[in-house]
Amino acid sequence: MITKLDSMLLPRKKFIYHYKNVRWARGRHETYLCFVVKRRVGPDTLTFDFGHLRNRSGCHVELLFLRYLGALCPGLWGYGAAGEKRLSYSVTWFCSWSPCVNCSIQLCQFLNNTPNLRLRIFVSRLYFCDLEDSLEREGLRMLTKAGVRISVMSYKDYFYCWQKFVDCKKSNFKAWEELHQNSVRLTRKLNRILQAWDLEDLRDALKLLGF
DNA sequence: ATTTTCAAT
Ligand SMILES: [Zn+2]
Repeated sequence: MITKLDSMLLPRKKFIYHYKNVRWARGRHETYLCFVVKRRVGPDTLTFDFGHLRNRSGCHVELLFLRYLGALCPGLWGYGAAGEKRLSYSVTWFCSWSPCVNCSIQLCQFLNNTPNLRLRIFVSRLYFCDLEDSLEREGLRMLTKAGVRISVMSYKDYFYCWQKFVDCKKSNFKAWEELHQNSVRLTRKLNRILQAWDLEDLRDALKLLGF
């Protein structure tokens, strides 16, 4: 089990402030990304590194992560001149916001060129996804088509992040009011964006049809 | 609250 120095971990208050899945997350002006990098060797995965990043000077945190990725994943681009023998990695990230359309496009391009990298995304809140025809919604669909699984964080994900990325001083994660309701609401919204049938939607549809 | 959203000073 890899562990980090306390200084490398997120302070508790900071984690709660930025990851709280409230409907109106005003005035934060920052986005955090907690990541786990695993090496894939056949059917097995080995945790290779983990940590967190924050957006810097006009650069969204997702693109900052892509810049770091070469250093995080030795051999991702292969060893020899022809770039053969690429090593396989899986990355899971937990971001306080879902990606904007620009980041989604760049991520899709990156993943297209890097089939030996698998990406799994959890988000706390949906970024600019209110309008039916928002580009951000389209970006999330593009990512899904590129093979990225995107989910809204639920209690178990906050619980995991708390013990993995936060300087929690052995304290247990304590859910805020509305964590569950907000997570369910956002999950339904994401499901609708990704055009998946949601159980509640199905119930509504059946009721409408008189069943 | 008809609230905001990876700042701009
Ligand atoms: Zn972005």
